[in-house]
Amino acid sequence: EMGAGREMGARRKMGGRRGARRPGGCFSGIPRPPHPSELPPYYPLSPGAVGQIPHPLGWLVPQQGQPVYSIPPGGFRHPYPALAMNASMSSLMSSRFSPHMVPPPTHGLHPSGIPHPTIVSPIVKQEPTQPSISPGGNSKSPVTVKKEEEKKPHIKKPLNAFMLYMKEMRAKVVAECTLKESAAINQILGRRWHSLSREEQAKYYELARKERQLHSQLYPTWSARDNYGKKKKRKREKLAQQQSHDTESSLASKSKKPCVQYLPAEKPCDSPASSHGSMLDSPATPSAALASPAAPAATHSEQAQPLSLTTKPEARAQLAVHSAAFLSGKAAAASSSSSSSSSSSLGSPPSLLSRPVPFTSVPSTALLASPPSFAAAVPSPQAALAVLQTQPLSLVTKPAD
DNA sequence: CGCCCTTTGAAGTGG
DNA sequence: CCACTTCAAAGGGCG
Repeated sequence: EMGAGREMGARRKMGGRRGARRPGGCFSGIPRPPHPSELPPYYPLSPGAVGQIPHPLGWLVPQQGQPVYSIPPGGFRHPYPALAMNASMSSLMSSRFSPHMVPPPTHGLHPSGIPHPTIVSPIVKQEPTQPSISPGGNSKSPVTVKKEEEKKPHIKKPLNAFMLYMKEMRAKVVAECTLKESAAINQILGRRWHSLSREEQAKYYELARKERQLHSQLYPTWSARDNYGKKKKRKREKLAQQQSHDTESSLASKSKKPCVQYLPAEKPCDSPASSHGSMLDSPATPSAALASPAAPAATHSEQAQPLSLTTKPEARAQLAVHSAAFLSGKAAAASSSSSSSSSSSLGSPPSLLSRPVPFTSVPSTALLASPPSFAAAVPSPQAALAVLQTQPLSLVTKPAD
């Protein structure tokens, strides 16, 4: 029914302030942060800035006129090649990278001609200072608009935390099991994601935030809306169903996302999204979430979800096994070496810094509302064990050969 | 050949 | 504000 974003009133002008909403309460009012000066404190975006994360933003390190494309096993692509040449970016990084590392401005196209992951088009992205920012508003003639649209490269959405995580971990997961179907792999990744510690997730949230920042600097005028209707997704029917289902639950809890109150053992893995409301928004502080081992929601995600998806039986089996195996590892780590993350967190309450801050600069108020409930962070060994008990390891995973 | 599936998160629109 | 939708990646499956 009408599909909210589909037509979108043929690119309406955001009806005034529509869509100006920023979840994180960062740049309210403007679609994209126009001036770097308004951005929250810069992040070096250095490869090491995020700890162990190897590459996600490896492109930031240009070398001899060429960005370094740190390509992970799975093939990690360079997000913003052109970026390295951007003046604003260089200012962004200058404090961190020696001059010689910053290649001379090449005006867009990367010398190597490496395709831009976020730009799917032969045409290289235009400078942020593109015509669209024409003074006096955008009173472009239809023709102009059309023309622009024609040549306008497809700038992709910046990856969110989970997407970044997937990119990094996919290859590993694929290697660990015989599964290949992305749908199945993604399920595993989804559960793994939930099993990550707060700190672990935080890395990706921060990374994602940087990506967004970067993206907004590179493409100040870009809007996610630009990509609407380019993918022809029409699972609306299905979504409608799921949503109606959700609605039922939410009706009970009044607009709160259905909390994870499913049976420990079985739960038709049908409402992945529900994992959100796990903590309601009570935790308020990450430390609180941490401090309360109770955080039941924390464990649900990795539990023995039957995976009653459309996934094939074999796939499901593997998924289950894989999860169990993974959890067993987690459990083992937790019990034996008392996982550094959780122990350290518990021992010394993580400062807000370690918090997964999913959004950009976050005022104190936003902290309380922080969506990505990290309740689901600290996995409980018990849960893992439970899984193990429920699903004995019949390891389908590949031999480590 | 091209959409579907599947995941989470961000961001868009409409009410 | 809330609800809902789309799109990011990815790659086998499938019509």
